[in-house]
Amino acid sequence: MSRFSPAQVVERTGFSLDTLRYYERIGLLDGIARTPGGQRVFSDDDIAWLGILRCLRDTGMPIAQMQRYADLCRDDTTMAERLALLEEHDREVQRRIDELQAQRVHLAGKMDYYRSLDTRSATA
Amino acid sequence: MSRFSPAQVVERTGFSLDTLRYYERIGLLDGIARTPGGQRVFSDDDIAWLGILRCLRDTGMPIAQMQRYADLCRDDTTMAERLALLEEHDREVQRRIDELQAQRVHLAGKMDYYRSLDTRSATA
DNA sequence: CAACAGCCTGGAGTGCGCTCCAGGTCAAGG
DNA sequence: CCTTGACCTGGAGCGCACTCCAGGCTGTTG
Repeated sequence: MSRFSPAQVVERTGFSLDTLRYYERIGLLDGIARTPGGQRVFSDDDIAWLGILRCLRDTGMPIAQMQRYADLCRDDTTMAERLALLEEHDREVQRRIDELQAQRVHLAGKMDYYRSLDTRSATA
Repeated sequence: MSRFSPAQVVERTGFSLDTLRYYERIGLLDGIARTPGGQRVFSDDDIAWLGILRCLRDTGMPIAQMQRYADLCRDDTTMAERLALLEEHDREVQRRIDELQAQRVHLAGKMDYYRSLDTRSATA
């Protein structure tokens, strides 16, 4: 059970210190320990939770939904709801991937067009 | 060479009227025809260009980069630069897809965990 | 030719997710 | 001890990409 200073957490999670404070303020982080003087001390569990937040954030989950998930995680009778939330989010991510891939096809067409012009001028 | 009213363009492109006006204001749209009274009239070419903007926007290109691309498209000696811009963007999109797919693996692990708990309670 | 939906402009406002700031406190090294 | 860099709080500010608004003109329809 290691303990981490704010600076160490910044380094490990990639979140800025301001973002960590912001997340605590809005309830995404909760029960973060403090030194007698009031400075934050993060545990392994906190780091792990931040990893989950990063995964959700990086897959485009809005803050409001992360708050909903965080709330569910404070009540241990909500496993089914947490699963449902993650499943819905996962479908959302898959839709996003599909859309990006579909649009890449259009990009490829456009690029081919420019390459065909390039070839002409290069061989002229 | 059809001509479209703003409302028709909204329907065909999915951009809101305000967004179309905004895009014109910031130079993403340019040379849009007007009636004698000053109302916009869109051509097939305009619709096609809006399709390109939608593709770029939906793949996450920032407005500033779309402006750069729009500028390049006003100068017909910039094919190589346009291609380079699109290629860089395409790599960006591919990176985004890769990241989403990597994070989906984590999501899947988390969901499996919740499902394993669910099974226990369902069979109890 | 009157009505009325649609469109115009410039500019202000919105929502999201941070990010920065002022003014102070804390804690580890010398 | 004393310094000094890390950290604290509450609150304001920012960048992005729109979105909305007031007040007024347009143009098709009956």
